[in-house]
Amino acid sequence: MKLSKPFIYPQSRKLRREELHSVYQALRKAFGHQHWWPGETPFEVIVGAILTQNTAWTNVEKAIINLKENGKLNPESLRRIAERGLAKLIRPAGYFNVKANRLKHFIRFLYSEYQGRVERLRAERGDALRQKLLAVKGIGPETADSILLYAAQKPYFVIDAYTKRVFARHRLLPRRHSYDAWQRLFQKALPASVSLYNDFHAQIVAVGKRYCRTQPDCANCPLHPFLS
DNA sequence: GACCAGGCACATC
DNA sequence: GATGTGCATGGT
Repeated sequence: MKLSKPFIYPQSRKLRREELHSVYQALRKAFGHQHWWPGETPFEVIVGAILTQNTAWTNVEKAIINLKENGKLNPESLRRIAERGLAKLIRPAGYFNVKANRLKHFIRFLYSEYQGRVERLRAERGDALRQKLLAVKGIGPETADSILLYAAQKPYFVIDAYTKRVFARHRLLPRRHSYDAWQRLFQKALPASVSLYNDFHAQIVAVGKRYCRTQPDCANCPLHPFLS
């Protein structure tokens, strides 16, 4: 994941992992429940997870609308459509050639392992499904965990650029730590709850977008109380 | 026109 | 294991 320049909050103390649940409560109070993932079906969530790689969601929405309007937002249609034609439809999401190829890889996987049925994928055990997803070209840890959590309702905490940016600034972990190290930390500190992981990640994105940009607005951030 | 946005694979050291 | 690069659109 691409990260902005490091920024350490001046005179901050180190956030303890035991405080993570309180952090969630503070964010939830500030932003309200986020009702993620923004998608109507598990399949739409999966497609969105691939399309949003390093891309603003507003651009992904345009691509999703194109797919819907052309009747392509289902496994069978994506299996049949030519990669070039798919790339044209998802053009607004950026990296359209790469992402068309990744969607095709996922669809082939969905058919070879689950007969094209998302319900069968969702019925898979979490760890087994995660292993299999990571073996699909174009699905890395964040995309796999987004699919596991938001499409398959399995308790895997999603680590993304916002998670590292927000919590590295609070010195929870150095941002250079691996994806797995960050995920272990959250999953050890929090109960394995799908609803908690779901909304906590969405809250992190909310606070990251609003207060934790390259020029952060720490003074007004709901996490400010955790620094003193 | 520069910078940024809910990554990933691949090459190189 | 760490670091660098290509992939691309649309909003600010």
